[in-house]
Amino acid sequence: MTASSADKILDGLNECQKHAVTTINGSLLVVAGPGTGKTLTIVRRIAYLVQQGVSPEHILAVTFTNRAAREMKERAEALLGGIASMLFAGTFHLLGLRIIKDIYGKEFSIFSRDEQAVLLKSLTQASARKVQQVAEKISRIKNFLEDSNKETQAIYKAYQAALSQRNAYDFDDLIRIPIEILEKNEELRKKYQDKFKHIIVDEYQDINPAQYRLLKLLAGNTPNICAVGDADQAIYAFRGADLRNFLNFEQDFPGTAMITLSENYRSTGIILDAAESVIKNNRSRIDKKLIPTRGKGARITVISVPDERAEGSAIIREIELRIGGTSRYQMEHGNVGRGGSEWSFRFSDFAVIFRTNAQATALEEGFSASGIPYQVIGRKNSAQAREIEETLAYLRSLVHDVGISEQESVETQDSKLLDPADLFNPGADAVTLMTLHMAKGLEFPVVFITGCEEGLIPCTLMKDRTDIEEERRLYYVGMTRTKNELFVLYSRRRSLYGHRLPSIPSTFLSDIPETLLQFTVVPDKVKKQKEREQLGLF
DNA sequence: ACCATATACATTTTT
DNA sequence: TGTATATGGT
Repeated sequence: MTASSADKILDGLNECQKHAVTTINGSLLVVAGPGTGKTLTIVRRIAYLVQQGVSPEHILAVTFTNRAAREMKERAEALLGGIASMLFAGTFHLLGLRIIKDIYGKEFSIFSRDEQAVLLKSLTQASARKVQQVAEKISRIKNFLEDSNKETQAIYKAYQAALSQRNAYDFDDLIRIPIEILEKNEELRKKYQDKFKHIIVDEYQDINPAQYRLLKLLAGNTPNICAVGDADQAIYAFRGADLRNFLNFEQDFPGTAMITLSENYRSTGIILDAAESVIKNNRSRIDKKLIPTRGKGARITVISVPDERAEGSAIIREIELRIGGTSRYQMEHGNVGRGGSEWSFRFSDFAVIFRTNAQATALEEGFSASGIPYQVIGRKNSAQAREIEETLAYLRSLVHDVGISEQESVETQDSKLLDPADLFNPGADAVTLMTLHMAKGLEFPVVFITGCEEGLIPCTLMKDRTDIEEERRLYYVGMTRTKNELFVLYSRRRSLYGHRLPSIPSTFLSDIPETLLQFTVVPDKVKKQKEREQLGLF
């Protein structure tokens, strides 16, 4: 390759990004805060490896979500063309699937969460609730999060036998089986270590013990491994993700180089300052500061509303102010919309984020009454779930009627690894409603974080299990989704399980300096009462 | 087998 | 407050 193509690969990158792209030997930890061009850096790194003569089939790029994997793959293809298909870019589970198929050379089906539950139900005759608990237990055992006890051992065995009888694996097996094989078989272990000469792991802070073990097996003793992530965005501890793997990476892989991507290309300075003022209270983190590149921006608006319905109305009012041609808002604020130069907002520029799914209902009521298009993502038993089933059924039918290629058929089976969040359609012109968890990895010009009250953020609904640092990270993730305008809302009263609770603003709000905030109060409705009084006079 | 009533319970969920 | 499971009566 010529020098000019190397230039092209590094084109438009900042110094740290360039460094992260070109440090290809040994172990490397890239600390990539929100909006720092993480995916860009990963994709350019892949291109750089290829340009340096590494064959794409020796490159392993793993992520956690299909969404992230898809983006990585698409962008790698755009950069490298057809040869990009030779590298592995996909989720941990797809990687495991490929390894199992590669070694066993057999077809098998993957049981979804629902199929798993049905199977367990048939084995135990237990209630749906109990079945869920058992499924969770088995999952935790398979992910090395806990050991099996006498009680679970029996059902575990029966379940595994039933799976095997149906020529099936569950999601966790896709990681567990390769670990088992590679731990036992040195020859195969060597084979994969030789194959994956360069490993890139995205979102390393979210890695769980099983994934870590698999990775260690593939990496071998002298790995070229690049872990990319951000300790401040670790929000899956409850699923077994172990942040310590990230924090200890340098000791874990001796000789590690560490690069921090600091320049933030997403958010305004005020938003970054505010987010920093919240997250700096955490102890389990690598200290870092995000450098804004987009100017100071507007203050964060704190809106106090009387109840959760008013939360929706306040949001809808703000959206309506910004949608619909030459608005009063435009005259007052100038062109601060998307891109900055041209005034325009689409519904898809707005995100409404909450801690618990239960909060969606009240918000949805407001939205459906307003006529504003919206999509709620990530929720189970929704139209989206049905859509998945329909899509899967359609894909399966393709396999049997139509003669499609082996590659496609693999993709089809792999589509079992889809989940509702993957159906999030960024192209749809609709306001997106979702939990803080679902918001990770996304960005929006205007963000509303609702329910910023003690009890909800940080969420203490299950008192004994509150991880305040993780809650803080969640809030941090929420805030840093914002490009331009952030609204945080809290309700002075909230109905929770039928009880009306008086609410006080989240401590996370008081961590933000007041100079970064502006306050709006939506008063209690006194109108109706006045009307009643007037009627009473007559 | 069935319906009615009582009771327990409630976060987040990458695949 | 709503949902899902457990209980109880016919």
